[in-house]
Amino acid sequence: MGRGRVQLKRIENKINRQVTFSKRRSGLLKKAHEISVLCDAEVALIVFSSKGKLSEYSTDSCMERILERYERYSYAEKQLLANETEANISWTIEHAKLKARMEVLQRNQRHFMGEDLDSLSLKELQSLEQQLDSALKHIRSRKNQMMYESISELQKRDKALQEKNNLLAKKVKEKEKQENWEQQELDASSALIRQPLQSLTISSSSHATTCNGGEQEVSAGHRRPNTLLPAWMLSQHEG
Amino acid sequence: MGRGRVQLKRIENKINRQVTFSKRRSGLLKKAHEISVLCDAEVALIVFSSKGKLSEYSTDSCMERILERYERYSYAEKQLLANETEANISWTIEHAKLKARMEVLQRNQRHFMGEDLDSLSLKELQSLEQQLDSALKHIRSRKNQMMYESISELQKRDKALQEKNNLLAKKVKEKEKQENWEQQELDASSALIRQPLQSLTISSSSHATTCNGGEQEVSAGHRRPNTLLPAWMLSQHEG
DNA sequence: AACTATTTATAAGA
DNA sequence: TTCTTATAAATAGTT
Repeated sequence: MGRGRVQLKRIENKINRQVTFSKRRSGLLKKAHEISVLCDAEVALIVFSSKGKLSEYSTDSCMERILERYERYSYAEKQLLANETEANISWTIEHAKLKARMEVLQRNQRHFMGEDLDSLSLKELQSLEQQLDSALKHIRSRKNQMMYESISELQKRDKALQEKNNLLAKKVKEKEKQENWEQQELDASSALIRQPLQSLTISSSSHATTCNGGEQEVSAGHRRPNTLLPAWMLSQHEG
Repeated sequence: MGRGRVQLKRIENKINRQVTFSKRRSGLLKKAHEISVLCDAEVALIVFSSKGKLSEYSTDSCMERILERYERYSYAEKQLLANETEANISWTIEHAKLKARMEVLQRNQRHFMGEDLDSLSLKELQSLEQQLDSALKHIRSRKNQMMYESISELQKRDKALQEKNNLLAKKVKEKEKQENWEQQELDASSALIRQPLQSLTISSSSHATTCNGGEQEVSAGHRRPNTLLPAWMLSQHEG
């Protein structure tokens, strides 16, 4: 590949050799990377120039891991010491990355909270303003939605409770009537003994829910204080 | 190099990948050998196929020697990292902490951008809204401040320029007068030859800045286009 | 460090 | 796998 054919022997001209080395090295590294990516292969390439300069390529920048694998594969020796070293390298790197990313996030966060603004250009301020403005719109819309939802839920609950109350009130009235009849009969049959019927003369509305005979508990008592609160009143991190 | 261009990404078709691997592997080995011979370099190449099959090339078939050389070469680096091995345990912890904190920050950031709001309670939404509202106020106030500052700076500049212009206009007028006198004298002495004085009859205002003889350049020409722009017009990351 | 005429490598097809 | 072939890439020699 080039203007002339090349013989497979050491290039004697020093300059020429150096130039060719440089060109071919980059080609070789490129091809190593390509086969690694294209074919899902694990490649380790180490090149020492005639001057002793090192160039290297390794899939995922994990030279040590690949060399270990090689050693294991071909000789099954070494490996113990290097194992830790390799873990360290990737760790150090990841740690540094995390930290850097962290700092960016923290800086952003400060900006989002309206702090540290002096370090921003007007352009950046403008963009920040727009972002926050849009975020606020989202937040307010979401808030509204939640409030509407809980209002309608409350209204539903309210309606259901009222209906139940009416029903219970009716029942109580009927019972009162019935008992009154029974009482009258009793009075009629033995007019001498009289007992006050206090437990049934209480106004039905204030305690109606304690007469709950249905399958669903509707009590607003102290054991389950949150039953009547809409979900959004409770922070998710409090449960 | 083939019938179609190829993208640098894993070849999904398994057969295809296998074939390409085989071809490229031989190409890579060949090139490794070539650079080794042509340029007198020491090369070690290790390739594991996705199936785990090993291929290797090394100058003079001395893989171990080259790997040792490599290890020696990067020994200094390794020692540094080995030092940290002891601190490994505390690192693990710190790393975990970092990651956790990171996640919190990221979550917050999303909230600050009005995303992921469904996971928030109404309480939290409310607090978020207040925070953003207050941040926006700060940001807008800072923006205003910057704009006012640059406006007043511009006004100052404007004033200075006008003064300079006036001065220059005066000078030009004086010169005109002087030259007219000289001309008249000339006319008087030799009334036959007359030349139009076009170069001095140009209106002084429109070209005032080109007659700059002071120590500071005031030209808004193309060589220094930002001289007249206030600082905030240039993003801090563009310099 | 670019350019470009050639050689090489190789993707797709058989 | 291997061969063929059209085409993309690499690069030797040159500026």
